[in-house]
Amino acid sequence: MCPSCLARAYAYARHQLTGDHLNVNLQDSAIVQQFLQHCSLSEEEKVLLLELEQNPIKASAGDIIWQENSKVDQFCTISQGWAYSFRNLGDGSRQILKVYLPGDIIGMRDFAFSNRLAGVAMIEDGVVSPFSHEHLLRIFRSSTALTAGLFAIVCRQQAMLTERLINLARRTAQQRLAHFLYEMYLRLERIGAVNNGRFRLPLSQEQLGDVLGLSAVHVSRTFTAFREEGLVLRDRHRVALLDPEALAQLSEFDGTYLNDAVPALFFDREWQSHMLAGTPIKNEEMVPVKSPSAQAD
Amino acid sequence: MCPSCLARAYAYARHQLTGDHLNVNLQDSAIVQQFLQHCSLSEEEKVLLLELEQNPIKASAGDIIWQENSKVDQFCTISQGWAYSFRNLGDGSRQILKVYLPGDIIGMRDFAFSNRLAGVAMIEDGVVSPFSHEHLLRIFRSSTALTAGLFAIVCRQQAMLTERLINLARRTAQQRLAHFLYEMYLRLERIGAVNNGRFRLPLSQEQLGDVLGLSAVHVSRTFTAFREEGLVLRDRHRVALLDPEALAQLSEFDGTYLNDAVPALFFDREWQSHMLAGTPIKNEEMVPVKSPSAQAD
DNA sequence: CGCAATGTTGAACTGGGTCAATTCTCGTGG
DNA sequence: CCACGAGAATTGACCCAGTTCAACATTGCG
Repeated sequence: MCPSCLARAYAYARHQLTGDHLNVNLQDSAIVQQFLQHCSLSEEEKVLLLELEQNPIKASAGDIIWQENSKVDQFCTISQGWAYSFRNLGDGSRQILKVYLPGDIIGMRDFAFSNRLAGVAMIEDGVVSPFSHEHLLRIFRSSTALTAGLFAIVCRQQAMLTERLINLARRTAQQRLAHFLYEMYLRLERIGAVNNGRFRLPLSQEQLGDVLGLSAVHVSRTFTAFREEGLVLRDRHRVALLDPEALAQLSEFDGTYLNDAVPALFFDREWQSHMLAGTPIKNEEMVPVKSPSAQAD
Repeated sequence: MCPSCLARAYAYARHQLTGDHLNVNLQDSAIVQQFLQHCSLSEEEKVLLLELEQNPIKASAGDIIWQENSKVDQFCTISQGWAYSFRNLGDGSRQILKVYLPGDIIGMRDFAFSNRLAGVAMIEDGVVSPFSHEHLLRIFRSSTALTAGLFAIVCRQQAMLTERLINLARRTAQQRLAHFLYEMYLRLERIGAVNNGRFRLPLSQEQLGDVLGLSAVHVSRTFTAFREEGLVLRDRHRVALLDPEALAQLSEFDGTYLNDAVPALFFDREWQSHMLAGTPIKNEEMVPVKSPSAQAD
């Protein structure tokens, strides 16, 4: 059983035992896992993170975790199930901004605001753990490593958003769907939820349309096209990517934004204490590149 | 002369005097201004911020500040001129991700990566000040207020990106252009660069197309339509919004993401020291809202 | 002055949307 | 166990916003 499967099994078990707190193996929370992808953590830091998940609660498919424009009082992590954030538009349509999987932190974008910019809803039954603004600030004060880790996570989210933006702005329906499927494939693979290119995708075609900026009708047509081209099979909520690399290529997928590691330097503790000692900081000089012909090509 | 004009005048003057360092009035840097929108700063914190701008260098229109995929070694602030970040796509087209104005910090998204996700280029002549990764980490360690401020700025960027995403995914050409113009109008107003609805917009129509996900041809047509409807006049690089509110309404502009203040609580120093004293943190319970009919409407 | 970049206008094309009819799926209750 | 009904997916016909291509006008700069 791989570590990520273990983590998920553990998360489930922990949910069962109500009232368990921090006397647990600190390795196994989905959040801790997420941070460990970025940096190493002291026990103390793990405790700080685990405290984020002290109040797990169940939520059912379709539940609204919070509404657009509601007051920002807390954030949450998701330890089971899928969720998404969305905005309702004037013409009655809806844009899904991001799909959340277990281990993700939800709502950090709202940190800087007093009202929510987007609602969040459960796609299927699951477990979320709310935590407060104050908790986040406490992390800022307690640990530079965690702060940098949080910062990195937000940056990464921004990168994903950027990628999605380019998709919606510039690419065809086939490319958009291919990109989305491939991204899900990679994200799910990391948490051990892919088997030979096959995985569960609990989104309706209408929801997919809302993710991709397409009509549900055209999502259907695009799946049909993929089936006829032998790229993707789909049955209800299960999909099989027959040729993941072809999808990646079709959609010009650049995995950097998911995989590229944070430069180790920034989490090297020795280096940090060196810095703390007050060694002066020297910026290297930056020389702008003159573009060949006055204007960028 | 308004404070923001003063700040710009100052920035220019400072650029002239090479070699001046921190023995200056700490109020006047564009960055400090930006932070002051979010929180109050101690003198010490202002110094930390001003150090970001120790190495101003000139850059000319069309200069590439850094290329896509180049190594991430530093970030920079922009104190004069406009810039944009962009991605080149496989089909030869290009997406402009964000337009930067004086006072903005450029490239923070790349914090979590070893290679750049996007290039940055100058739209017109200006001044940028590179600073290093290490400097950012030093800020994390030195000041919770600045850290939270940086975090807030990144969150805000994410909010702008989200807004842009919705625009590109869901709205018509007129809405996209109206939204962009109105956003620029607000951002420029804050730095004192708008006069009675009129401002300079140094982007070519091709660049506008790259921002808006439209062809340059259609940008031209859309401007024509706005002129005929008496909404916007444009002459070369100057535009006049004849009825800004009509544009805001047309594009369903929600200014929250630009204006909404960070809840004061998070920058209240007394409260912070209270927290430092170790008062226990209690999460309020969160109750998911059951949607009316099993599924979200 | 002349050339290159930028902007404008028209004509024809097309990807994806909309609407509507039909089928499929599955949960429910008789 | 089956019949029913509601939501989800499919398919076809038609439409339109925005693209592409091409010709032309304007601007500005060396």
